[in-house]
Order: sequence, then structure tokens, then C-alpha cells
Amino acid sequence: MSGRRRRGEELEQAILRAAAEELRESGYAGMTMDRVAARAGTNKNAIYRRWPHRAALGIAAYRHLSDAALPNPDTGSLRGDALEMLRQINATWSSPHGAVLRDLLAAAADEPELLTLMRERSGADSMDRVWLGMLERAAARGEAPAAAVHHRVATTPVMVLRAEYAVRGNPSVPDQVLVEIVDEVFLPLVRGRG
Amino acid sequence: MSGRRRRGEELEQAILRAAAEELRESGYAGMTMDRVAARAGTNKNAIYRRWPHRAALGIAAYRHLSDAALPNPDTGSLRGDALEMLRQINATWSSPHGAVLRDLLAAAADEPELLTLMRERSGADSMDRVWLGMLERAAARGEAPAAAVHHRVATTPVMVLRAEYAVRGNPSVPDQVLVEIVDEVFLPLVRGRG
DNA sequence: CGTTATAGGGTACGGCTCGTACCCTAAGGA
DNA sequence: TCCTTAGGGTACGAGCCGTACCCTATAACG
Repeated sequence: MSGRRRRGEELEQAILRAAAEELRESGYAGMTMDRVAARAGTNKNAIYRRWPHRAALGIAAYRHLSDAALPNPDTGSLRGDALEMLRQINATWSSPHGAVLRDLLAAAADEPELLTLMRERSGADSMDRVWLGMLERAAARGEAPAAAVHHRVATTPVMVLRAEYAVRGNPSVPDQVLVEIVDEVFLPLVRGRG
Repeated sequence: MSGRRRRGEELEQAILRAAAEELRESGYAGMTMDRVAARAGTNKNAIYRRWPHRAALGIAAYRHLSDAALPNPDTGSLRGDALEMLRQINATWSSPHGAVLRDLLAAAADEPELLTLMRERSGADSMDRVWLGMLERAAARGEAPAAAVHHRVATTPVMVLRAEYAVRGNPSVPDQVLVEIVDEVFLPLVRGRG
């Protein structure tokens, strides 16, 4: 029927695109190999020749649709930086991207191999570095004690936000909560390390 | 063969016990309806007459095997209380119980109905109250400012610990990390709210 | 320009699981 | 004693994963 027969890179991209769309529409549970193959206009052979598992395809599809550029706000105040950072993260996790990511993380809880793949892909390390940079700038401005430039301080806000997602089922958090995390936890913590 | 035929409560308990054992041995993914039925010495009819989904059975089985008595340490110092609390939680989550719970939580990420069931069963609220009680005692001793008796302060240590599980794949955290959470995050945070 | 190894396409299948349907029989109350 | 109820046995449809097989388009290579 179709005159052309796609090969190599072109076919691979088509499969990834199809898988990403399935992920977005139906989540990881709904991302069936047959449906991906059908949507890509190919068959499962071409998929299994490239990825060993369904899960591997899921991860590849996710990274295909998401090249999350990490935000790095510099508003001039520690409070402004932190709040902006949390707002960006909240927006990302509430987006369809975030839904796919959370779904994949949940599904990968069984398979440790995938979990590590996801983790190294999630950019947790660079996230830390951004927060540490914020703290360093604040310390240089005299806005925070030098002892506040610390790994645990840097990771706490995001961890609290993430836990907030877990407590609510809803992955989106009202802005008021973000303000609360900054004013009631992050800034007191920074002050308390004088 | 078996002369007796179990009914009602007796059969229900047998099914729950079988499901709980399957959960413990093979996780939620391995808890097959057929296997539960076989292990309980019955068939799927008896199960589906009681629980509509596999997931509902999973939750029922979990709550059947876990009636987690909430710890409530009172060591005389805020640091001691917090550390003891984190140690207890860490032990619980590292145990087979915890493995089952984490597995269920992951599996329930898709089905919001189950997620709420799990949440209301997890006792997050009473956890908060225990931490608030610790803070109140510390404030009464003059060990902490009154402003530290605050919901966000109370929930932060457990949230950080939980996030620590997510960062490592491993659900068990070395004791040193618990000490770090208390000394580098919790106590500075309490101090910072003066 | 012809030949040949490679990779896609089509299709079918085995194995597993969920959830349902039937039919028969033990249990226990009326 | 009879009769409603609930268990037991079994089979089945449907969906999915991962594999196998066979045929053909494609591209590299002589």
C-alpha cells in the first residue's frame, strides 16, 4: 500500500512519537505495544528489535518528549528565587509532562533497573546545584549565613513539595502552599543555621 | 475431599491471609487472583463475591496484616524524640510491611479511588499530631520557640525522609542520614522560627 | 547494473492474567 | 425435611506481552 517503507532513524522517530502520544493520552498502563505499533504504522517486530521491554520503550518515549530545561531564577532575593523555583517546578509537574513522568515513576517502582534509569534522567543532581547556587548568591549578598549553603537545605523545599503531591492525590498545588513552604520552612531553616 | 466447607467470616479470613502472604512474597504485581484462590483453597468466585477488583483485595489484605501502632517517643529532649521517631519510621518502611505498602502505593498511582483509600488508611493525620505533640512538649520545656509548633514544621522531617527513599531506590536509609535530617534540617528549622 | 544481506511488514501464537458465566453441591435456617 | 444461599469446579472471552516465521522492500556492495 504505502509506497515508501521507512527504515532506521526515521522509523525509530515515528515509533517514539507514537509511544509518546500514547503515554500522554492513556498513561503508561495504556501504552500497549500493539497500539504503539499500530499508531506508528508498523508492527511489534520493529519495536522489539530496538527496545527489550515495554518499560524501556516507555522511558525512551518520555525522554523523547521531555528535555526539561532546568529553570534557574535570579530575582535578587532569596525569597523570590525560591518561590519562583517552586512555581516552575509545580507548573512542570502539573503539566501533561509531569503526569507522564509520575506515571512512569509509579510503574517503574517494581523494576529497579528502570528506576535508576529514571533517576539519572530526572536531573536531581542539577536541581541540587541550582538551589545551592541560589543559597550561595544569598550568602554573598549577606542575606543568609554561610552555614546555610548546605546540601540538606538545598534539597528540602523540593522534597517538601514532592511530599505535598503525595499527600494530596492531585499533582497540582495551590500557590499559597508554595508560599508557605518558602516562608514557613525554607527561610526559617536558612535563618536557623546562623 | 475436605469434608468441611468454609463459609462467611472463616472463608473471608482465609482469603485475606492468603492474599497477605502473596503480597509479602511476590509483591502486588505477583498477587494473582488465581494464586490467592489456590492458596486459600477456594476459587475466584468467593473472592469476587467480596471484592470487586484485584486492587481492592490488595488493600484489604494490606490492612489485614498491618495495624501499625504509631510510635510516640518521649525521651525528654526534642532531638531525642525526633531521632527516635525517624528511626521507628525508618524501621517500619524497611520492613516487609513497608515493602508491601510502597508496592501498593506505586500500583495505586493509576487508580485514584485506591489512592484515597490508601491515604486515609496510612494514618498521616495522626502522624502529624504526634510530631506536634513533640513540639509542644519542647516548647513547654523552653527548648523551642512557641512559633515552632506549626503544621509545616511537624511534617517536614517525615517528608524529607520519604523523599530520601525516593532518591535512593533503597527504602532503608542509614542511621547517619536520620541524624542529619534532625541536626541539619529539623533543629535549625525549629530554631529559625524564633 | 545485478546480487545479496538486512530490516520492515504481516500475522499468528503461547502464556499469562483479569473478570465473568454456569452448573453442581454443601450448609444451615425455616 | 425442604429450600435458599454461598462455595467449589471449571471453562471461557478478552487483553496483553513477548516470540516466531515467512515474505518483501531497501540499500549496500560487487
